Amino acid sequence: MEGTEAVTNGDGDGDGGDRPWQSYHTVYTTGKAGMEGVDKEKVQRVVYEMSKGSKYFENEERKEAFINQKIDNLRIQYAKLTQADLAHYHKVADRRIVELEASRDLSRIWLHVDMDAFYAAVETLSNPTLQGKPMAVGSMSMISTANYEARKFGVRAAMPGFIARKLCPELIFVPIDFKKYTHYSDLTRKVFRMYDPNFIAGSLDEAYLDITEVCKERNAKSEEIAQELRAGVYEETGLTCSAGVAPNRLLAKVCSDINKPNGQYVLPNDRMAVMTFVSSLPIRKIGGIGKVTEHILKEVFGINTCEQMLEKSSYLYALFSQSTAEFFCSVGLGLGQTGSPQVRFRKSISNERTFSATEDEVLLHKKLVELAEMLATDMQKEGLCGRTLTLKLKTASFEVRTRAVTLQQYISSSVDILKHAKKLLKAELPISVRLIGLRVSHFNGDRCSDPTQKTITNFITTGDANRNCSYFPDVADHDSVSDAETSLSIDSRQTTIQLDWRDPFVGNYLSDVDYQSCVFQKNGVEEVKTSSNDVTSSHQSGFTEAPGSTSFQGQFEGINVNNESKLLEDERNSCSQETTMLWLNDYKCSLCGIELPPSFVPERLEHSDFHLAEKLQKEESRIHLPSVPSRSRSQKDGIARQSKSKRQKLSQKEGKYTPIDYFFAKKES
DNA sequence: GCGGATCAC
DNA sequence: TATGGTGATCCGC
Repeated sequence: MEGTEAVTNGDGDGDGGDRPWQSYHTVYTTGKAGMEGVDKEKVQRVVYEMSKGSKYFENEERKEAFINQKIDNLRIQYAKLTQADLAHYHKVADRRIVELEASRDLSRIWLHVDMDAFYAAVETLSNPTLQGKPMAVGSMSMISTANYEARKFGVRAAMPGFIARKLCPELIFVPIDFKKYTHYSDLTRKVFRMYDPNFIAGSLDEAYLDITEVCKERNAKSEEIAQELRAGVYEETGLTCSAGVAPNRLLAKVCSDINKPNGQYVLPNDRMAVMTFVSSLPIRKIGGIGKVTEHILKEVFGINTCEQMLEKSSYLYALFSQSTAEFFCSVGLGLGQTGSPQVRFRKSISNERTFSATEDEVLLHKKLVELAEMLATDMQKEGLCGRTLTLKLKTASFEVRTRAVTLQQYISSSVDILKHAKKLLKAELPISVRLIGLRVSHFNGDRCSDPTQKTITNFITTGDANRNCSYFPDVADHDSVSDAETSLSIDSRQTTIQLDWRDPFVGNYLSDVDYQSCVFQKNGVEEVKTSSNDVTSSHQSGFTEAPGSTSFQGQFEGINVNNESKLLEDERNSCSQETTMLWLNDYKCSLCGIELPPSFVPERLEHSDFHLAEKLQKEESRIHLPSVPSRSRSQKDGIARQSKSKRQKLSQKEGKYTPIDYFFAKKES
């Protein structure tokens, strides 16, 4: 392959020999709990055989070559260091190590809890026949968690299912079900709260607890508290967990892994104990040191254990940034965070989807529309507005690209997201991609919407932000729709039919932005998933627990409102959530059940317009809009008329699909 | 501010 | 047949 000629780095892995699989560095054989008796050589061989020749594999090879290049460069720099250089960095490093040592805090006792094979354990709980059988939660593409029976075969998280099945033909696959895991996670957190009300949730299945106070109050050893907590978790959930106790979070995490599953390990708050512990600890066990960092530190500096970080500290300061070198040294000293962190807010929100690679622009556009809508919905749920939009693409050859814009104003609506996402994507065309993602960051310090605070616009148009018109039966709040709906803020842009659907990226036609689905409003109704395998993995990370996050006051001042239509749109964003007419399983209309395959793009477009027209007609016949400014009222009437005529066309065809040539002929506009 | 990369779960 | 999704951070421009 061009540019990837073997970069011999002398790590003894010899590429071309009779064991080619040894040079394929996967993450699957690094010692994880439950993998002790595994024949790593065999796993490595199977993974290699299954991957060899694939696009994914080729990309991994490119990445590996790139890292080896980097290693070679570092080695050259290393060799070039003069005595004077080294003397200098020796001083720098030593001084810093003394400072770090002085900052050591042995006053706190931290406990890290980690549920054992969490998803798999939950699934076994709800289906006991899985007990004792090798099982994995996930799909043929990706495994999230494997139970311990499966791990004996080398099956593990992040491994694609089809490889896992090769390793273990008996393997049972269970689809992922976040709702279930969230439920059990909540149960565990109830227990955690009793030991530290301010515990830090790392994810659904792990948490950090500062048990200093509990130990003091109850005059108990940390070991006893850990034991009791684990018993409590088991009692509450029927699930086992492991715990690690140490003077800081970094070490506590390492410790929880030591006697996994269903075990615990206590590292006492004693400097010597910590130093001894760290002296033989492989660096890969440290959170933040992954496959690549481990590789570099080993190949360039000969570092394998945390202790060696200190021995090589001068070189680390010479070749890495100060903050990186400092992190490495603190690891060598066994230091870690001991304070309870301040409340942290999320810094970005994103979504991405993988699909079979395509360069079909209509299809790509459709994906973009779906992502923009999902993202806008998520943002509105949290009242977020951001001004940086990032498009992520993964090409058919697994190369990842990101393209970003930072805007003058904050955005949150799907229309705005889509508008800018389209520009970013268009600049990359033509391209064959297998993944598209969107991310919004650079948030407005304030929440964009706060139902309790009336902005000018939602006051004018709705009178009451909590009473949105609802198309779907509102199961959550019966009071809200008892009388005539008070808002009918369907943006004209959302109803526009895109005429030249074969090139969705050429720009905007009748209006600002073309749009493929009609968007209705609802309030308090659980969203409908767009497809069966759609995992809205509402990652329960630390900040979701953050106290005070709900008390954040929304302010309108920060949002740049420049014209009337923007005003309308802000109103729509700030007072309600959106619901789209969805294609269930990407196939079936969520409103009438009619089936239309994804490839029928124009037909679908027409179909969603049909439903919009239907809705508008219904509402027109029974709603009188109070206190709506005349401008927006007339706009809405205009749309209604337009959509109604469309609906008549459709009804002439008795609601059947329109023949495809109709869409070609329709170009007259 | 952007884009690539790494990392964790 | 087939290698995920979300969020954070760091580095070098």
